[in-house]
Amino acid sequence: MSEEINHENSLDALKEIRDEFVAQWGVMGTQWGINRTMAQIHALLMTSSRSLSTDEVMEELQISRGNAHTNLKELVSWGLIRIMTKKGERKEFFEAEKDVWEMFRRICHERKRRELDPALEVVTRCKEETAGMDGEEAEAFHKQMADLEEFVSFGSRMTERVASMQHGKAMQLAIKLFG
Amino acid sequence: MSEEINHENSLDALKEIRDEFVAQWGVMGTQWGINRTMAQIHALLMTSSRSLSTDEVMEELQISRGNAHTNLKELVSWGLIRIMTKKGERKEFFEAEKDVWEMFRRICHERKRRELDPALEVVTRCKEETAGMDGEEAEAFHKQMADLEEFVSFGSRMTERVASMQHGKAMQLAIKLFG
DNA sequence: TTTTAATTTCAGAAAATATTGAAACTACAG
DNA sequence: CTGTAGTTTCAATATTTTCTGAAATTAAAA
Repeated sequence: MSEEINHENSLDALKEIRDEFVAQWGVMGTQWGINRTMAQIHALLMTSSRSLSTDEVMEELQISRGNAHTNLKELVSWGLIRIMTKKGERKEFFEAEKDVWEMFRRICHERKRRELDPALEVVTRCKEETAGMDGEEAEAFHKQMADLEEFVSFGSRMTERVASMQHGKAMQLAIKLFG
Repeated sequence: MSEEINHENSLDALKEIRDEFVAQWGVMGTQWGINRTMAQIHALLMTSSRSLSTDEVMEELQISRGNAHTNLKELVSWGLIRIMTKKGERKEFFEAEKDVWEMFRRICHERKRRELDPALEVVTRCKEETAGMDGEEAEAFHKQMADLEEFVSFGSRMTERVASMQHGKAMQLAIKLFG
C-alpha cells in the first residue's frame, strides 16, 4: 500500500517534470525559429517509451487535430520522427529518433537545405550581377558578396561533411581537436 | 556625356541589385528566426561604404523611427554593428562589421548565449530532478536527458572554441580536417 | 457496394510579433 | 537657464503566424 502510493507519487512527479520539459522545449523552439507546437510534439515523442497516435498527441498537448497533423507531418519531413503502423491497428503511430547525434545530423542537413542553400543563391547572384562593374561602390559591393559567398559555401560544405559523419568518427575528431 | 549616362546607369543598376540583396536578406532573416527589419538593416549597413544615421536608415528602408531605433540597438547588442560619432555632428552613425569571419564569431557567441545556454539549463534540471527515480519510464527519461545534456554542453563548448579562434587558425584547422 | 475509421485540407479565428508615431526624455549649444 | 537636435519609450495598430474545427478525401472493413 505504502509502496503503491510511492509508485503513484513517483509517476506523478515524472509526469510533471516531463510536462515541464515539453513546455520549455516549446518555448525554446520559438526562439530557434521553429513553431511552438512542433517543438512540443518533438519533445513529447523524444521522451515517450512508445509510439503515439495523432489522437494521443492531441490529448496530451491539448491541441486540435489540424495542428497535430500539420506538425507531425512537418517533423516527418525533417526526419526527426517516423511513421509506424501496428498490425491490427488502422491508424498511424509516430515515433521519434532518440539518438542525439542522429537528431543533430538531420537538423544540420535540413537547416543547410532550407537556410544556407537559399542564402548562397542570393549572394552568388548578387556577386555575379556586379562582376566587372566600375566604381568604388560597385567594387566594394562585389567584394563583400564574394567574401560572403566564399564563407557561406564553405559553411555549407562543412555542415554536409559533419552531418554525414558517424558519431564515433565525429567524436574521435572532436577529441583530437579540443582535447 | 555618353560616359556620364553610363555612369548613371551603372549606379542605378548597382542600387537595384543592392536593394534586392537587402530585401532578400530580410526574407532570409525571418526564416532564421530574426526579424525582417533587423536583417535588412544589417544587409544595408554591411554593403554601405560609409556609416549611416538613423534618419538615413529610415529613409532607405522606408520604416519608422521607432522601428529603426529598436533594431539598430538590437544589432549593436549582437555586436554586428557599432556606433560612430562624427566630430561636429551631434547624431549617432552606425557602421557594420564587414569581416565575414568576425560576423560569424559574433553570431556564434550570441546564439550560444541566447539558445544553447538556456536549453542546457532546462535539460540539466530535468536530468537532475529525475536522478535516482525508479521505474523503466523514469530511467529512460533520465537517460535521454543525460544524453541531451552531454551533447548540448559539448556543442556549447565547441561553439565557444570556434568562435574564439582567429580566422587564420580556423582555416588552417578546417583545411587540415577536410582538405 | 456501403459503412466506418482515419487522414488531409483549409477558411476563419486567435495569438503572437512587428511597426508606427507621438510624447517623454536627454544632453548639448547658445 | 532656454531652445533645439537627437534618442528612447511605449500604447495603439497592423501584420504575420499559428491554430481550430469542420468538411472533403482516402482507404480499409463489413
